[in-house]
Amino acid sequence: MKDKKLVAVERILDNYLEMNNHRKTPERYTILKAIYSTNGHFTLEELNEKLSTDWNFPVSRATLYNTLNLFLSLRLVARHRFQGSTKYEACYDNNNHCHQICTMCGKVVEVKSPEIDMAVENMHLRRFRKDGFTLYVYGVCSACQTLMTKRKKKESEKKKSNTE
Amino acid sequence: MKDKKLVAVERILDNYLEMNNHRKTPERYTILKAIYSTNGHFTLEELNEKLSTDWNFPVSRATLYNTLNLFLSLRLVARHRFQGSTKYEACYDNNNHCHQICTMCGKVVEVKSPEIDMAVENMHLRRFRKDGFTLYVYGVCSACQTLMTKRKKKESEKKKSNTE
DNA sequence: GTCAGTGCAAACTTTTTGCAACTAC
DNA sequence: GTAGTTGCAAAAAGTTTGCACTGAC
Repeated sequence: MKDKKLVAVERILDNYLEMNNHRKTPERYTILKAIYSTNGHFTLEELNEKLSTDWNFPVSRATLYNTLNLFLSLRLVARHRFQGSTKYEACYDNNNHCHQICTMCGKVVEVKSPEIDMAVENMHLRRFRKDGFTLYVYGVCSACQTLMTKRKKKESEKKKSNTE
Repeated sequence: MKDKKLVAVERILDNYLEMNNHRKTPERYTILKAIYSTNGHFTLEELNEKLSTDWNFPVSRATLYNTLNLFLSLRLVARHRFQGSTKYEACYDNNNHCHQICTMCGKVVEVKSPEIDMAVENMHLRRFRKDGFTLYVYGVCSACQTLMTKRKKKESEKKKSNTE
């Protein structure tokens, strides 16, 4: 399964590099492999780490940025600029991303929603060819909700004792 | 119309500052006023500029960052981390944002879509209180589409003459 | 052999932090 | 007066750029 996907994205990369007379460097293919053997989000730093330790293939930061930007334009990876940190993820076969983000603790959860996929699909944009989308739903997760109610309770008790 | 909105957001700020024993500094209110007299997206830099020239009220960058983060958590402004630059916008009364982004030229257009609003409204997220959302639809704008077709045409002609 | 691509370091941009001075309460 | 805020400068984090060297073609 996974191999099939890797083969497919490698073919896309092959094709692009050949078409544009760019070089098939080991860096590009190793980075692509490393990305597609990762599940979920990762930071540039984490990818760098992984390449060094797991793949025994250290590359420079500049190369990582270059290569990620290349993959970004080929839509082989997606980039999300979250609060404080930029994260990437493999996104071949899946250009649609829904995330729920807790505005209290910053926790990010990826969710699937065929309804949203459909709604964006049907969304009418004038003179614009849609390729994919990212949806961020902001709110408060259950953990933070309980935390908030607890804190409020404490505060009101404190206020009560102050006025007594 | 606009005054009404400003009054409303000032009340939210008032309330928050009083509740949490934070100071009602001129900076905070002037920055809020400046933001709510701006239409559409703006960068921190632009806001800084505006405060200095239009409002004759220069503040330090650190204060701007602090204040914007405060407003962010109060949901009085929204932040978008676009390719290369971070943009803010006033968002009281409107926590839902849809943007179409051209992946070729980076052009960003804000769009309204009651259908999407509805779809996200109806989206079921387990144990999560939704407060608002941001949707980014990626694709290619008409200008870039025509540019691409022109370029492809040129390339194929070039290839043709090469093989001749 | 050539030139795109890489590594490295430096530059640059953006954001955060530490601290003294200030001021709203 | 006190503690939250600001301004300034320095630091930290994130990203881009210039240049010499390397290696894919």
